[in-house]
Amino acid sequence: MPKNVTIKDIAAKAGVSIALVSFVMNNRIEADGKQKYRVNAQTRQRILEVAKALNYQPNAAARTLRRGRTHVLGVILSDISNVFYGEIAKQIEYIAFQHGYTVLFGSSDESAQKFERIVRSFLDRGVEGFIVVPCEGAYPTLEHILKLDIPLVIIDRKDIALPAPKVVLDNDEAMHHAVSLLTEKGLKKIEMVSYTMRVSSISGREDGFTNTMRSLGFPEDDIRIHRLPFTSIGTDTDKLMPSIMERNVEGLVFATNSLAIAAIKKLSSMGVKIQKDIHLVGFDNSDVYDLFDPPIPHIKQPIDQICSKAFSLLKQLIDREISQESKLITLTGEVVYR
Amino acid sequence: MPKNVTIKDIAAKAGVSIALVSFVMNNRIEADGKQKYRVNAQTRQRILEVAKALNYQPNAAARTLRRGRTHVLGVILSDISNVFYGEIAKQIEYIAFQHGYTVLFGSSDESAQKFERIVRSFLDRGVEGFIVVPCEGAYPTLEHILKLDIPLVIIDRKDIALPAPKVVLDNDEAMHHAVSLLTEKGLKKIEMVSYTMRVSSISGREDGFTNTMRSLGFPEDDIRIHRLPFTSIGTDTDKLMPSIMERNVEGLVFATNSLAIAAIKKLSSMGVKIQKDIHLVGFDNSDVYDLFDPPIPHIKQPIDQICSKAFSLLKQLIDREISQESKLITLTGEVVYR
DNA sequence: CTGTTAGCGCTTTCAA
DNA sequence: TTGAAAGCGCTAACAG
Repeated sequence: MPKNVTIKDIAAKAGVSIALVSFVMNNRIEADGKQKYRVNAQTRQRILEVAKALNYQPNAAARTLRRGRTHVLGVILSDISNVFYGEIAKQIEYIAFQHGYTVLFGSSDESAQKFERIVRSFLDRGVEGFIVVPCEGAYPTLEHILKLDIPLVIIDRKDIALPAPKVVLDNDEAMHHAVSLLTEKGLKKIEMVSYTMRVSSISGREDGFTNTMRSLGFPEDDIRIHRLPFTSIGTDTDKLMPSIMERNVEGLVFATNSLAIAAIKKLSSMGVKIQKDIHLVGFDNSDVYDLFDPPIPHIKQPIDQICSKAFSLLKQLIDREISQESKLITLTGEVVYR
Repeated sequence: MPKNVTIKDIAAKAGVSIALVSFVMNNRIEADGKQKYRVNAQTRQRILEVAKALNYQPNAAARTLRRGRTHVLGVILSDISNVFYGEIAKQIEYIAFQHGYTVLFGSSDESAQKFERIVRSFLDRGVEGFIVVPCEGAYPTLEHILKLDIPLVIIDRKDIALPAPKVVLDNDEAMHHAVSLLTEKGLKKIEMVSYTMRVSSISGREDGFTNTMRSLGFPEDDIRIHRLPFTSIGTDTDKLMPSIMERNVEGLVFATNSLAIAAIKKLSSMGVKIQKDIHLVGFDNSDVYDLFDPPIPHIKQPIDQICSKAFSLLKQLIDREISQESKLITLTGEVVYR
């Protein structure tokens, strides 16, 4: 059991003080191009060699304790197993790594209780900042984070009235595109499938739908939105789709990919010819969109931008370059029809 | 900027020594039901109250430094954005959390270089053990982990000849089921789509296919496996599927869900009637399987068992209850036809 | 039952 | 250019 080598071991073997070893290991270059610590080139060389020979691995805990910085970030998403959030996770991890941060991930699965549990455990781990997709009921927990003076950036949703930057999609415009895709085909009977969940991404898309329909002159009674509970969309779409077909709905837009997938499964099993008997527009990507002719178009969110913007805001917050205040960054989606 | 409260603050406010605070905060119950430290009930009560009032949060770094244990695990999968590995990640996280461990995740994307990069960064973070899906070329990195005397459990693949427990699927039996599903329908011309990648999960499934076909009396020349590179399955299936249909192949089994999805997309776009013109059997789950009539059956791996077994092995390794040695745990898959 | 104290490995100030 | 030493917050051995 070869106990871990420390700077002490290196110092002993190189015949120098531990301070010097530390200086060499932290030989950071300042902004002005000068090194922070000046060490004799040969001494440095020797220390570096010994460190490599001993396979030195700095102790993160000790450094953290001393510096008071963990370089750990917490990211809480709605559901990691959804490709959209999976992509977000991957991107954030990638960017964070390049900046020397480790990321802890959590899935709230839209449960406020789970959300709180995750925050608590991340706090235990000393995360320096959070990037979160707040679920319903997350307000008190987020307030707590802010009270602890821990940097917080919100993504995907903007309904939390707290002094935190929010990076969101222009859902209004996105739904305008989605609906237009159908009206341009000359479709008259267009409806929307959404969640009962009251979070801004969802209600924003609903508003976008309503606004667009109105501006296109659809009478108020023809603007219909079907809202299903997050936890039971399978059984609910199974009930909803037959009635949709009976009423001869011609076009359907969805608030999320999960809703679209559930609906597509049911419609297929009913023998409906998708993109013929009824035209669909999805939200976010999914493999199933490509199985139809023509493929089901969808609204693609600018994941790269969301992640890079969210990270840079969080980093600035951590570095105290900006202060924790409400600020809305709205990004634009894009229609994808293959 | 209210600096973090420490046991010192609590001790001061409660009028006791820091040691006592520490005892109370660590009031662990021993196996024999007795508490490790006996503290006056009232004192304990008071300390607990002060701690709560001050909103005390133990400093993980200090504890780690002192105890020499991080309670952090590293999990490296092939590709987190694949639902199968996404499920694995979720499960392991869940189990680990219940045992007081934090999990760091990484995606190798089947690149040995990336795999090594992740291991290095996890090592920096002081992970106490690894659960990994080794990609091609991961051998030296895993050897390194073992040389560092860090517990390692391998899942999904068993080709690494290293003293580590391996939790894998009985691929032979799984493919036997898959092929039987097609032969029982009376199909005669059955082929397999696989990866060029030489990892045991893949080659095990190929062997299972070959063995089954042989035992069913298929002549050697009719046992065909098409191998595509991991990084270009989209374009490759686009080329492969037309030739498959031209040769009137009746049944196709896949080594993974990604391969199945790619093939299904292409076949659909070709206007092929899936489950009619050609019958498919997938591996692992996907939303797209359900869009056909009948739904495409698939081999479902026992994700719960894989994760709980892998975790408990790792925990025993960490606790030195077992020693690091080669051991193969083979679990059984299940056929799903909805 | 409670307090004192010596570090865990590292960074950083201060002095040499 | 180098070294000595304090101390980050916590645990645990030891003494009382």
